[in-house]
Amino acid sequence: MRIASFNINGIKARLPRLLEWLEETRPDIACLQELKTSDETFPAQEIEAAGYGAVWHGQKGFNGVAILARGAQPQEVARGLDGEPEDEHSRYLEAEVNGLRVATIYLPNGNPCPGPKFDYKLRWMKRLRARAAEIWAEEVPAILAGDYNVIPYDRDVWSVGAMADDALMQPESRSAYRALTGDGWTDALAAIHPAGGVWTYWDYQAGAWQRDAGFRIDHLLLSPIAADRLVTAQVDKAYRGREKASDHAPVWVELRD
DNA sequence: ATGTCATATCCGATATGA
Repeated sequence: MRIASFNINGIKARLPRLLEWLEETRPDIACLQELKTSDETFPAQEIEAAGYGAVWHGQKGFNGVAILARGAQPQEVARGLDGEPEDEHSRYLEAEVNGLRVATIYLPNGNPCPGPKFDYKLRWMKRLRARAAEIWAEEVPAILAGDYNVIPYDRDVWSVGAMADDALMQPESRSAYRALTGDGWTDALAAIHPAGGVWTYWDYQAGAWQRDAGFRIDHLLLSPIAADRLVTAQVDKAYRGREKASDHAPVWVELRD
């Protein structure tokens, strides 16, 4: 089975791109981020017509995440992360699909740093790690998929110097990400492409796509049972070059049944 | 390169978040 993650940067503006990607690549499960729309305006009918059941956690204007399943209805398990009741950002949704636990994650960007947004990012990462530990304790096959807004290693960015002051690359961000992989979660893209040089995001500005000035921030983290079934992990890079593309490309893993 | 894009607000601009 194939499980994909795609930061679509606005489901309203991106719906034709999303539907053609679903039709052309037929992922079994698709985790979406940055819906930028409310629960009421989520295009559930169009997605159902494409053959996908869905759960979603929307928000007006920004954030928003969803889990799509081909020919199945995901069963919601959790909405949002514990630990900060006043946090109303729609950034985390967890569901069960055919025996697989799936989380869709839109981790805070954290810029500018230092500052309150960066502090929020680090607190959010701590809360995510706590939730990941709870899932771990259930010993179920699980995948934590999404836009982590973290460049894990220097080999995951086209220019270390250009991004040195960015929240995505700060030692605190990296250390919080490595705490997750240190807990035993497998970064699937990194496992399949250990040499690096694989990007999932290219900025709209300054001709970043044309210069291949990108980096890797969309990650698929696998629990041990899921990691044992890992066949391959790839980026649907060509979708970044289409008309009216998102600034992220879809990423996916293939797991043995 | 202060470079692009999507969304919201009150209808053509500016603000926000990325």
